[in-house]
Amino acid sequence: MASDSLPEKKRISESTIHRLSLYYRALSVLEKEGFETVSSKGLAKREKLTPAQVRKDLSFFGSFGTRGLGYPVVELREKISQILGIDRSWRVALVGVGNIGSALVSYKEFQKQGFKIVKLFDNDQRKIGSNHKGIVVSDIKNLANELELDNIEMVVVAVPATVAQYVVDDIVKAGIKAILNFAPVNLKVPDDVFLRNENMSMELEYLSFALVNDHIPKRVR
Amino acid sequence: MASDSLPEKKRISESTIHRLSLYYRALSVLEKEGFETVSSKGLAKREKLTPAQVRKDLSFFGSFGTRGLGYPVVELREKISQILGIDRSWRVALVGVGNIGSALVSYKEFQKQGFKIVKLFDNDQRKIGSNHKGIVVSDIKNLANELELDNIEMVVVAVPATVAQYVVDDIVKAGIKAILNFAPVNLKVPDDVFLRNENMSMELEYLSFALVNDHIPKRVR
DNA sequence: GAATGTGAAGGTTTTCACAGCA
DNA sequence: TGCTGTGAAAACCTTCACATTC
Repeated sequence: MASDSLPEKKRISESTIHRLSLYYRALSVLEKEGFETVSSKGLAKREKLTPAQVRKDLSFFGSFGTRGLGYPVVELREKISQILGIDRSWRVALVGVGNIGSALVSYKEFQKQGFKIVKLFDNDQRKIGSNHKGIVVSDIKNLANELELDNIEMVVVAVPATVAQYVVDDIVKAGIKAILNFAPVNLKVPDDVFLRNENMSMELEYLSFALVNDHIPKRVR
Repeated sequence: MASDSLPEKKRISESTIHRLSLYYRALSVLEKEGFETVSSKGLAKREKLTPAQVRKDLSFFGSFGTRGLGYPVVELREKISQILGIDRSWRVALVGVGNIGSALVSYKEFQKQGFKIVKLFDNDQRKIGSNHKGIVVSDIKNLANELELDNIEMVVVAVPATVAQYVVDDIVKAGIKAILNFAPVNLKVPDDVFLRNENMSMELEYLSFALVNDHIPKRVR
């Protein structure tokens, strides 16, 4: 069995995955509005994309539509939720119950999509033991241990930039493979850990750039 | 003067702008650490990019380096801040003092970069008149009027998805040309208004996808 | 007739590789 | 020698256009 003859795993671009999120959201609305089918044109319009883009994105994962008719709304939403892995719930821990952290605990959108924050950590003695939305804040000292004991699958990091790397090192030690980082710093993780960054200043900076340069982007996304 | 002979405005890609934000951040750190110069290689390493990428990005805006030596840290940081338009401060209003909204009011990173939140709006009578970090919450009824009177230049929208379009319509009426939207909905604005979306679930969904599919992205950004 | 699924074409972005300069 | 700046090549992503199917 020559290893170079194995079917290569399909590489999907980041943009395609992000657009799947948009399709999922649009389909949820369409479902509520009572539509049974939607065309690539209809979907595209809702998210300011092109019909060809929608069809191409979906085609990477299968054939979900009917020629002449379009896509079945409920079925396609379910299919995308499977692809994205949000047809289940995820056990999420949040480290850093400050400004951003406490906002995220109550963020409805996470819960709706199955991301259940079930564990909170902080290093502030005044916060440890306190109750946020029914979850008692644990001491960050026991981070690695408790993440493992509680079968946490993803961790959201919302601590100051100065300590984020230490926190992430602990998280990695606990065997966690998916981390969402809100600290404005580039963190190092091993190759087998998925790390994504949420940089809220970035989009304001983009706006600032656009205003100053009266910018029209090369490609509209 | 034939209009098609005018020098065409350089089109810069979204990714390049986002990377400028990263360079800016890295340079601020380097400056604090006392470095006087940095090579494209050094910068690249800090943000997990390639040296060629760094050089190409910067080359769109000029020649800031010295062959054999690298880039002067302070100068380059200043230059990038000019390009991004963050070498000044921006008057920002925030609509929706809920979960996310109140976190953003205290978000240090915005202030550091010159984005000054100077006005707050909400529709909740219990919140109107209350004080958040020294700013009194105004009634959303007077949104368009007050945005103009207060010379607001950018608006951050952190209201529920169901009302976001109405709010944005008002903001557009006030002549605002830059909007950052946190509501998980696709908003319609005229062509001359810059709208950016911050979708915090998207990155968790990306992580979920990555875990389920053991995903290696086509291109690492 | 209407709309999908998809190779191929067309653009855009990244990477390469090297001339040129300190 | 070391590192930038940049055309050219390579990789990647989007759009086109049409055969195919309902």
